[in-house]
Amino acid sequence: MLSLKKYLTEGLLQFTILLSLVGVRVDVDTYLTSQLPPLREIILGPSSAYTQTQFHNLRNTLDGYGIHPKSVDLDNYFTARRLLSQVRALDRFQVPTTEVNAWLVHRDPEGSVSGSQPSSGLALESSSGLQDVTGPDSGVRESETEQGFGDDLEDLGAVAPPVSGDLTKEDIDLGAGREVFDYSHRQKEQDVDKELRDGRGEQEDNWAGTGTDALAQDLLVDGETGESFPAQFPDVTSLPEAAPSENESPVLQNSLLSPLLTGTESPFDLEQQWQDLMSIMEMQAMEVNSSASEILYSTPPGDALSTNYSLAPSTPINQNVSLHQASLGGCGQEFSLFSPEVESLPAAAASPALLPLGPSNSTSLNSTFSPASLAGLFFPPQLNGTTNDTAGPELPDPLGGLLDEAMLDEISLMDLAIEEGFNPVQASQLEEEFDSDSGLSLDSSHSPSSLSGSEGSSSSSSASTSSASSSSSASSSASSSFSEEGAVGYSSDSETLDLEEAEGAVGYQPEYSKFCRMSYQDPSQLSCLPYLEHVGHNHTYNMAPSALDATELPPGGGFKKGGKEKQAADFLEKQMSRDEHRARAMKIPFTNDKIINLPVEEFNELLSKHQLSEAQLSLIRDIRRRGKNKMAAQNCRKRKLDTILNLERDVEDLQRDKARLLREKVEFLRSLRQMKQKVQSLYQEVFGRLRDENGRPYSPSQYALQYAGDGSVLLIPRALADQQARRQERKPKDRRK
DNA sequence: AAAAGATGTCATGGT
DNA sequence: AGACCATGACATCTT
Repeated sequence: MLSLKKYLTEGLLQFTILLSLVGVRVDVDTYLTSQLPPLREIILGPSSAYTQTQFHNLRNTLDGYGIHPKSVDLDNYFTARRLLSQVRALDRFQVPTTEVNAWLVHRDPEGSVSGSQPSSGLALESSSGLQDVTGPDSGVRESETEQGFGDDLEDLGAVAPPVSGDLTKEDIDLGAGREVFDYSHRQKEQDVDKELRDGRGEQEDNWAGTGTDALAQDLLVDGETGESFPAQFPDVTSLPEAAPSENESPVLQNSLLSPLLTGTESPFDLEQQWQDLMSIMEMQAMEVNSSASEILYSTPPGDALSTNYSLAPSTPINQNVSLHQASLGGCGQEFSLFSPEVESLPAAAASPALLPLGPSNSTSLNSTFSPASLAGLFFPPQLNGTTNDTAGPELPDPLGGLLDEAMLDEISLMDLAIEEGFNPVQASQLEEEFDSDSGLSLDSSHSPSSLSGSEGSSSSSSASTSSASSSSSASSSASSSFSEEGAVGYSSDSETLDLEEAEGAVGYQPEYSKFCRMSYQDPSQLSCLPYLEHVGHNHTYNMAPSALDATELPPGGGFKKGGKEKQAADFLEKQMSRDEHRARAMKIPFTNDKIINLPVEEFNELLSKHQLSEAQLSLIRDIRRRGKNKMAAQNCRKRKLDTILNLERDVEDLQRDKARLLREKVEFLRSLRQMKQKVQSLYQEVFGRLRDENGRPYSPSQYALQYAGDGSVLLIPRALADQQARRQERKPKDRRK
């Protein structure tokens, strides 16, 4: 078991690496404080690939790639959390449609503003399209799981490679050892190694002395069938974008001191880059995804707001007309016209977290609209009657919170472009398209986020690195090879993990050769299959069949070895490890496999059964030590590789999440802005229709509308309104501190 | 022939 | 204490 210390240190290290790689500044905290595992697990360790105990459970998996028990629904969950919080932030800005209408209804013809009773209200029923939002964010994972997996898991090991014909001409007989070597000393052993290295052929000639006969027979036997050829595993390689400011009536804009104008202006500057960014994202989505959202939310040509403004002023402004009617005529139209846009908000809510809002949006919009927030909307901080340009401090603003400038700095367009693998050329093309058509597809499940989350990422990865393009196939290959082999340390079930891995496989491409190499030599599995022992799958520590026969079987009759047999023998010779050569040279009477893999008791028992010289015992112990260490080293390397790959995958996941969250954020900001504009237009319209006792309009520089706590809308002096607005502004800031 | 990657080995430290 | 494992560093082999 690993100590807590190890968990912490290693986990922290991994975590640090992840953070530094991803550069995620904001979201990680959320993740960590959530009850979901990924990063926390990296920190705490239990499921980390680094955990040794777990490592042992991965034999049959993609060699542990499935270790990270990443919840399939993690994305959804995070999305839900994010969206939820963002929506809560949005609440403050939702349009108090009902209340505004109420005011309209009860406006006193004499000009005194007294309306206080809620009206039937338009609310947002007209935007029933909100409820049309469908398509929960389910496509992401599915598309990921599509990546083909799990083929040919059984292939490996069954294929005997073509025997290479590079056999030496020499008649090499590897004797069981003449008394050339004194193994009592390790130094001597090393000498042997050198000799072996320098030229097995030549040295082996020397050995041929005593062991020739036995060996010759062995060679015959094995050579006949050819089965004994070490089987090599086949090499697998073999702002204002939608802002209708220009569409707005300048008169209205200038004459009315709408707080919205002032409040929206500066954040939108910042938003500009978000918009650009957003355009890019959505363009990508549009291209790849002929999503239903396009159909659902296809906007009528022309800007909704402009339409609105063209209609609203045209409505006869009659002092005596019922403002309710007016609102029905004007605002009602507005909303029906708006609906495509209004949908944008709930459309974004299509992601799971927001779904609940969908069906009840008309009520929720009203209910969540707090008087305070409205006050914040309606009462600009500045007193001067000039226009937006002089905009003072922003509204207490969700934009302030959402659109953290540092965040913007951090996330450059380039960054995202790279992450998304987005094609600048396509982007520019699509950008025009996007600009001309304001159709919004804010349904995040259809949106680029989900796309980029699956297909997008793979394509991007394939383009940028070599890691992802064939990640699935690579993984499957890797998994097959590993499930076949499995070093001693890796023992467990894990087809399930395989599947999970397949899902999560974003983009790493284990190198086949690496894995195959690592796998084909592993003796531990084969040692469990006695019948395979002599098939000689080149498990290093098994004695070659010839050697086995030489040592364990009494020399049989006098077979004559032919050339082929000799060649086979030579081939086998070359497949033998150094320790096998040593063992044979020392006439060790059992296989290296046994030496290495036998449990201690059995091993000692085995030793006691034989009369062994000190040199032999020493060699055997060394063989056991080296053999075990060799496997340990293999495991260690695998583990290391797994860790790296897992980290790589985690980084990619985080990058994807980050990009997706950014897109969602942009979408929210956009819809937020639209809502603000609508509120503003309503404000202006309402205010513009107000008349005092003399039938003159109120001066926007002197009066403002205030949304009272009881649902009524009051006309109050602007100074007072500003005062209250300032108070509202301070509160949240103080709270932060 | 050199370089890079893969694998083996040793030393060391931990369980 | 001994067996075993993990791993860094180096050696050796392979490509």
